[in-house]
Amino acid sequence: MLNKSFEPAEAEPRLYADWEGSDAFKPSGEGAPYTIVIPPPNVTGSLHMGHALNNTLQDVLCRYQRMQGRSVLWQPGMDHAGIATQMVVERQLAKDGNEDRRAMGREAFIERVWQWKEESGGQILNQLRRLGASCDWSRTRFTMDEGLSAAVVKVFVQLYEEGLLYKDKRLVNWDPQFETAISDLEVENKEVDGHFWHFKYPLENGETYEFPVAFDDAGEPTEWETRDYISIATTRPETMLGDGAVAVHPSDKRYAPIVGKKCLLPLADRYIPIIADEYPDPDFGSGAVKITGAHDFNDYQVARRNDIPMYVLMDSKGRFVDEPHVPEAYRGKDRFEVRKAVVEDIDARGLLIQIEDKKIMQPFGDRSGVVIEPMLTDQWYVNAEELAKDAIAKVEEGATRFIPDNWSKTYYQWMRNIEPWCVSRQLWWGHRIPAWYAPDGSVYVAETEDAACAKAEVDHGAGVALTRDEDVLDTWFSSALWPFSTLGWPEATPELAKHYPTNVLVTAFDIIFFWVARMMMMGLHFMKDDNAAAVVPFPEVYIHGLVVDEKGQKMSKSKGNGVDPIDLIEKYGADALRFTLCAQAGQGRNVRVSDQRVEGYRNFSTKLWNAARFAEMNECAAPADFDPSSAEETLSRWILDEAGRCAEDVAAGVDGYRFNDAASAIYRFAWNVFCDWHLELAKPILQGPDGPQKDEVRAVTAYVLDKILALLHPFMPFVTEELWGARAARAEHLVVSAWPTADDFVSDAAAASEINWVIDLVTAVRSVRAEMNVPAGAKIEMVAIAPSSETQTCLGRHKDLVGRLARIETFSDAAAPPKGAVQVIHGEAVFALPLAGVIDAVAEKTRLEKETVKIEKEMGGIDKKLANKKFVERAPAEIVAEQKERREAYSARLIKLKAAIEQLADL
RNA sequence: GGGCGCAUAGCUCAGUGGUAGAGCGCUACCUUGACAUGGUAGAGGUCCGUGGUUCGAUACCACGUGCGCCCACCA
Repeated sequence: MLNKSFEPAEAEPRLYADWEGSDAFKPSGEGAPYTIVIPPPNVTGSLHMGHALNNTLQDVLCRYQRMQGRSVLWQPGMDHAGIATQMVVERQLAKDGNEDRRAMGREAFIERVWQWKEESGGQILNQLRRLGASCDWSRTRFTMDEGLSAAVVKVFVQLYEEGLLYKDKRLVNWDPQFETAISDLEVENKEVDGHFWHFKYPLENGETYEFPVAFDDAGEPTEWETRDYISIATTRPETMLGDGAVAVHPSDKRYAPIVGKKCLLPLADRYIPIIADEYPDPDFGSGAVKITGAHDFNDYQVARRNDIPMYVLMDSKGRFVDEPHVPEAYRGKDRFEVRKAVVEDIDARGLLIQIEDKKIMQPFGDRSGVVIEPMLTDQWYVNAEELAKDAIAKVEEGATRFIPDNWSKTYYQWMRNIEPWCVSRQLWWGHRIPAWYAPDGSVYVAETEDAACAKAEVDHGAGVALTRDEDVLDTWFSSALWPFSTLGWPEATPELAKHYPTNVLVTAFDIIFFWVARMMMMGLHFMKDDNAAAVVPFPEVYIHGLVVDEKGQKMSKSKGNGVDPIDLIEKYGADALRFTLCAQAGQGRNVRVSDQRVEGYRNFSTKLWNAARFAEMNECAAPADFDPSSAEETLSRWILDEAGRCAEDVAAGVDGYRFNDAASAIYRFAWNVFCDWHLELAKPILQGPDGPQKDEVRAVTAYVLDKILALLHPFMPFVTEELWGARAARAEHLVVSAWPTADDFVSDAAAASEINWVIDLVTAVRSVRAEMNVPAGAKIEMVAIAPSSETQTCLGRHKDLVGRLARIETFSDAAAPPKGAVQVIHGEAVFALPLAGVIDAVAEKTRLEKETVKIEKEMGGIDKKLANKKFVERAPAEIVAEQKERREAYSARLIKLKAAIEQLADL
């Protein structure tokens, strides 16, 4: 006996343990493999709504494919998340009053991180279980695992040997808080209120030139002033100390007289050249740009092509260095302190022209939140431009397809303008770069120290002492290998052979660049088929939206509007949360989460539960070998027909990644067709005398309910599994049972139209009753007016149903409607409801006239069309015919309406 | 500066070259033997604007307006 309601808190852990215990999530059987690799959550992470959406969708796909008989592997795992994890552990050390990582030393610190990982890392995997994720947990991988680390080393070495990975000294985005380089993608450019400081750089030897200050309409100068300086402007005054030149555009006549001369770099008291370069925009600012090669990406380019010296101003923490080119007063000070001091000192020398308020785009580290400083350092780079070629081509060819397709444009745009990928990080937690240096600085890249040694000895003789590169790799370097490293590569494992390439990647658009693009590059470069052709890691990439709050605002920690999925699971159950996410996962749309919505879908699962209780108390059970095509009752054939269409819609939705369509198809069928109509229509039979008719309806009801459980299972795995198990003794869990196919249903248009006739009649009568304020409980009489033989037959067969659902006490026939009766026009049939004494003639007349007006308006529109020669000539014949049919139907109804109104006049 | 997306009922969103839909909310009625986490009925829409294509446009195209997002080195 089913309980009064479903208790997710009790049932979910039990059901999940059952699934795992029965190895339901392991790939099995002879079916074609179906593989998804999970976007590995950070080991430091906890489940947020984005994860909930992402993993629910993957789970829907996996459960659906598993039921289709595929050998499904949903490969789980976690990312070591270099910066994030190091930060967490460092904070913890500080909090506990321990010595910091530098004091501890590298080895002890890393050991500490591992310890942290074992104790508190990866709680997100348990949270994914609570969500119902059907990952094969026995295969859980971690990017710092031995196997995955081996893959990283192999890839690094091979890319190096192929010349696709190299060490270079160039400007890099430097995070002064974490004291590491980061890649372009880890920089967030934000608009902030800043200033534009205009300085004078005096010309050498007191030289002067005539600078135009007023122009006529033709743009010719009309007024000049004599200047002994060049005016520059900057948003970062402190960097002036590193200026190597001032540049102007070669076409800029204003500065032509002084190009090639020198000006004084104030404060630094150096003379720097005034050069001509294409870079400055004469129309912006003063048209003259200070060139700080070591601290600005544009200036770096200018400095390089003009051979301008670059002065490194800051250390790894953003403090000014103790070097001769930095005036003593600024040494050791923080960059923002220096900024303030520089402005004051320039002003004190009378060289500050003005300070403008200005919105500026400023780069911030995405993890640290501090202002990023361009720094000139040695780093390792991947030649992404080269690797991107094939990755672009494969998408162009359609070997990998984005869904929705417009994301391919985003992908192309980035890939076609890709910059070298800085992969080294000055951190300790991560894959240490497999490069060793000889005392003279020459570098040896190899998979092991021994191999590096062997190489070095060729150049340096035996016994050369090597030191290993201190740096680790970008976290995304190992993530890029995820689709094949998790399957065992570089070993030739059976899993790799079976499950690579994967079938689809499911992710949000915010990591297309970070992850999708890089997996494409690495996958194509390292994974080849038997003919040595590159294999894409996934033929499809489904990009879903972001989860936003009920107001459409992006959920974020800083806004504090985040909703914890675990809270919702505890409040409403995992099924309700999952269904909410699926029902809103329309392509190209964000998903809004609100309690109200989740509550609504919790109600849906309750509804289903109660339908099952109803089935149970009516002893509905389907024989194991039940053959739907053997069903004879019209009601049976109708619901089997409806169920078949629902099954098609759900499958089409999931196949097409239209999760919202799939969810609404099953929702509508289960609630609005099965519960609202089938169960109601079945009641008279189920509660009537025993016999073959009742047996069949019981069997069909149970059978269709089971199909609903199956169709709903990918979306609401828990409640469906619970009901599946509770309703009958079964050989297997629902999670591994078969997905319903067309053969499981019948297609019967005649049955469909007959039952729909009944449904429409009941609805029409109810509507009239409500409008006429007939008390809901009142039983009334219904008179069929001159019924056709079809009407007689149909009504005759379903009198019980109509009587029960429309509350009709007695049925009769008459040639003409009795006086004072309300008329229900239903297709070609007219029914009268004699409500004498109850009827409000005026209200009834109003009701009928309202519809008359509506129909006349519709007919007017159709007539206009049909009178249009062009329409009749050019519109497709079936459209014209359709319009004529509609007109006839309206016309017939109108006649009946008018007759009914006429009849009221007698009252 | 480039690129992408969105605009349909009070709200959140489906949708289709010919007849406008759902959920929630709202209104009225209903404790009917599965379910009040429910049932029945109902109100509610210039489908952003303008122009074009078409016999016909909410849908296709162009422009405009408004909103959102991503990328980008204007010092």
